[in-house]
Amino acid sequence: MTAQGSFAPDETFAAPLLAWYDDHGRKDLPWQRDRSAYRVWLSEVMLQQTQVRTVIPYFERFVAALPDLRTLAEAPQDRVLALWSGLGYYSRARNLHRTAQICVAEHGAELPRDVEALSALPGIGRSTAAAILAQTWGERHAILDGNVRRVLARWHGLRGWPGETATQRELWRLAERHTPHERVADYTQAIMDLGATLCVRSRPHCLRCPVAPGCVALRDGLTAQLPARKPTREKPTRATTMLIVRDAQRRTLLERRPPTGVWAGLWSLPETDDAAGASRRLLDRYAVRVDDGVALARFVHTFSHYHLEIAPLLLERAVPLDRVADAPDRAWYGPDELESLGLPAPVRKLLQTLNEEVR
DNA sequence: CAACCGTGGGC
DNA sequence: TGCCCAAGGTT
Repeated sequence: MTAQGSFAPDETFAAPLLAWYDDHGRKDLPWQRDRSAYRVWLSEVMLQQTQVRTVIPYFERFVAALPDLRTLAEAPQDRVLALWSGLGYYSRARNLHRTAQICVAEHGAELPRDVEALSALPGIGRSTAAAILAQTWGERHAILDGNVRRVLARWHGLRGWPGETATQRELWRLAERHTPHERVADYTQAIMDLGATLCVRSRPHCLRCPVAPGCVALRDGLTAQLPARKPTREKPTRATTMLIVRDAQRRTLLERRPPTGVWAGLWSLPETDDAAGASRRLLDRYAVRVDDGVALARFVHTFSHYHLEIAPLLLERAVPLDRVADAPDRAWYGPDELESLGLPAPVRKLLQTLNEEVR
C-alpha cells in the first residue's frame, strides 16, 4: 500500500462528475439490471477490448443460455465457445469457463468477494477484479480501462504513452486518488461514461464536460495529442492454406484448432503450411487427390498485429469418408450444424457464402 | 517486458 | 483505404 492510500480522495474531480452522471450517465445497460456478481463478471470480461454496442447481443444470448455460474461450469466447452463465436479474443471464453469451474470447486459456487482471490482467477486482472467489486458490492476499488486512461491522461496532461510502465503506474495512482468513498459504483460507471460519450478519442465535447475546469489538456490545447499514440510498428504478414474438403452430402471437413495460438480451441478448416506442399500433405493426412480441386483467389485477413493471407484450396469432388484419416478433433459438418460450433468469424462467413452458392 | 490474442468501427 | 483503437489479460 502506498502512502496515498491514507489520504482523503480528491473529490474536486468526483463531485462534478457524479452530478453529471445523474443527468447524463448510462443506467439501462443489460448488466446494470439485475446486478449479480455473475452478470457483472460476464459483462466485464466481454467488455475487455470490446465496445459496448458489440457486447450487448452476445451478453443477452449468453445469460439466456447459461444464466448462472454453476450452469456455466457444467456446460461443455464447445457450448461456451459457440456462444462466444464472433466476439474475438477466445481465451476469454476458455478462461471464463475455467474460472466458473474453479469457483464451484473452491469458492462454494460463488465469485470470491476479495481482490486477491478474484485476481488469481483466470481472465480476471486488476481492473476487472476492481470493477466486479465496485459494481456488485460498492466496494472502493479504482479501475483503469481505456476510458479512464484517456480521461486522466488529458485531465492531468500526462505526455507519456500509457503503455509505458512509468505512465501506467502514474495512471493507477491518479485513478485511486480520484475514487471517492461514497457512490463508488456510480463513480466508476460515470468516469467510463465520460470517456465513452464526451471525452472521446477524436473531437471530444469539452464544452459539455463537467470537469473541463481543471483539465490540463484543454487548457494547453493538447486534447488532440493526448493520450500519446502507441509507437507504430510494422505488421508482419503470414501465409497459410486452408482446405475446403466436402463430401458427397456437401458436408465440410473441420478440425479443432490447438489450445494455443490464433483461434485457439475453435473449429476451423484444416490448415497446411503452404500451398506448394499442399498436394503431398493432402495425400499424407487426408488421402485425397489434390488435382480434384480448384484453387480459389487468395484473400487477406487482417488481425490486430499481423496480416494473414489465406489461400483456400477447394476440393469439389466427393471425398469418401473412409479415406479421411480418423482423429478425435476432426469431423464432417453440414450447413445446418455450423451454428452450434465455435467458429472464427471469417471461417463462418466463408462457409455461409459457399453454402449459399450451392443452393 | 513486449508480443500476442479478434473483430468491428471511425476517420 | 489503411491505420488506430476499444470496459485487458496472459505469457
